[in-house]
Amino acid sequence: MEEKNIPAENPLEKKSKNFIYEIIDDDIRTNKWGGRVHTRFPPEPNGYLHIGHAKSICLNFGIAKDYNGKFNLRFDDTNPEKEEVEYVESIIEDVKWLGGNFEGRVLYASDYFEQMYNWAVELIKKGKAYVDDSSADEIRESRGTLTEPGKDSLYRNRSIEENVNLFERMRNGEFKSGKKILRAKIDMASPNFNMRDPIMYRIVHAEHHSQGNKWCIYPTYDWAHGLEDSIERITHSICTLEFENHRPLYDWFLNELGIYHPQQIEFARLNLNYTVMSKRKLLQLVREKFVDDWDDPRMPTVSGLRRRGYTPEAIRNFAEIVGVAKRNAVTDIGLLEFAIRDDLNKHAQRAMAVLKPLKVVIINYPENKIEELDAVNNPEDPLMGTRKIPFSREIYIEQTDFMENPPKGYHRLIPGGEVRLRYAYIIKCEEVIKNANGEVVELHCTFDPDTKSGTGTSNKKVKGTIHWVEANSAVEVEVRLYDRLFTVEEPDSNKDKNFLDFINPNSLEIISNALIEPSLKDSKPGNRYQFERHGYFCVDTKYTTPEKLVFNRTVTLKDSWGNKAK
RNA sequence: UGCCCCGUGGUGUAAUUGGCAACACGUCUGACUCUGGAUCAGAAGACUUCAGGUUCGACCCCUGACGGGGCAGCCA
Repeated sequence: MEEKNIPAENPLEKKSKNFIYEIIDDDIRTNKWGGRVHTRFPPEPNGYLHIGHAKSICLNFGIAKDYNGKFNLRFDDTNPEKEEVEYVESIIEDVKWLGGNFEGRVLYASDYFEQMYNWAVELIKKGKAYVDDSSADEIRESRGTLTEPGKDSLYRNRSIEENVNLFERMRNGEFKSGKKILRAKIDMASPNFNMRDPIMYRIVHAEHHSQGNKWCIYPTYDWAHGLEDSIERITHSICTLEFENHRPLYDWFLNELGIYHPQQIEFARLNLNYTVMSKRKLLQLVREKFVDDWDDPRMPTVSGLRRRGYTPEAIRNFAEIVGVAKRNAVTDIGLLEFAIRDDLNKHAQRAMAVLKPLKVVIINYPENKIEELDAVNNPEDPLMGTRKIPFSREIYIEQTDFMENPPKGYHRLIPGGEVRLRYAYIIKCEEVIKNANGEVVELHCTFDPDTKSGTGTSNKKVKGTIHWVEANSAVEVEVRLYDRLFTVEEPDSNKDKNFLDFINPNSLEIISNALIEPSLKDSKPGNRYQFERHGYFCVDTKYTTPEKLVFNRTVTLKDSWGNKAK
């Protein structure tokens, strides 16, 4: 084995840098943050994480890792009406699973509420914020339109004393939800809507998942987010494109307060074809039972991908492959599939499984004989060793591996034809047994004893090799085959139709009587295998019972024949 | 209609900051193969949205057009 001597390099030098890395490089060059790099992932706990969040986690944690910096997990839990501990817990689990190392710093924006409140009072005292009694409708109307400036609120010029007093009473719960708000006093004529006296606090009498009933006023995203970043001494606050227009406001609050000021940087969120990515739509799929739950293997959620059999390594690699940029794009799901195949090809143990069994009797094989044949566990990795598989007179092969009237180019079993049984012998189809309906139900074959695998005694060449299981020892299992959840590339960008109209009715096929080789009978939930010639499968963590294993198909093998045969 | 952002092979990203467009996926050949997988060798595919300008030279800088996206929650 010959290996090129690759000179040791700084991994950062090698990697083609996205624009965010360029910015950070510059900051380090100019010593903007004293050489520090500190990123964060700030989810709102109002749903499960999906592959788009995974990209963000990989980006943020990846930066911290590459620059020897730090990475925080921080819940942006400023809206008690939508948030739940169930989501908090799942998010922590998912971030950990993906390898995001937050070093135990699970932080909550809600823990900063007192500090935020004090800063708000400071702004009021500076004459930069005021309490507004307008109704939601009035606020909306006075905000103006794309072309017209907004109008100043009637309450815009309240005295500082009155504002301080009212705000304190808001906090004390003297007013009903929605009756008063605190707004920043900026510019109702700004071409940027976000600067038209944005709302800082609203009154919400609701129980918060971690604060309970301590608060009845809650900060809005715009007001809170920069403060959270500032408190945590974040250097680079990375978010998605839709917050671009919010950056002037992010900067305004921090400047007015004169506190530590991180830099907000926006990048394009991940979009994948043949799926939907918004939390709202994913929630709808769950609530309306189009899928099992958030972790249904067809879901693009992190928990769904995990149950499907994806590895964190594959997802991280995928994030690397898709890159980071500012233009919104739709990534082909094929890139994700490549990432998991690439990983599992190297690491998954091979096994034989017959999904749709067809019985084969080898008529010239002794009745009660059982042989133990050697099979390689992973041709990509000799260290994974070998195993024994039983062989006898009766076996099952895949129904699709036999055809009476094959198309040209088909090189599996045909009447009178020969094929190799993987790790066993070459067999010849002598007789086709059919039932009353004319369906093939059994094959009678002969085997050639001189063609045993590994003996090197065979000079026979056959076009095809097929997999099989021995009839007596095979274990019956359930196999779940998944297809894309939607039938069109962009289910949520059709003007006339709802994304639910494009649900793929065949996204799940359950096979309850598949057969696997006996070596897998003690498989544990989460175990991953390649079923030879089929694809990668893992033992389901939800439906597997001591009595019956359930396998999820993670992804098929590439199939150049399937494309041609079509 | 106002403001902001973005336009590079089918897809996602690069281009030493102005020097004749690269990588990955996909596709197609061929080799090899006891997985129609993997691997190996190769190919096709982009006048960098368009039009001007600056320059010896523009994917890169300037101007304009066109196209796409975002913004009028007391959501994030």
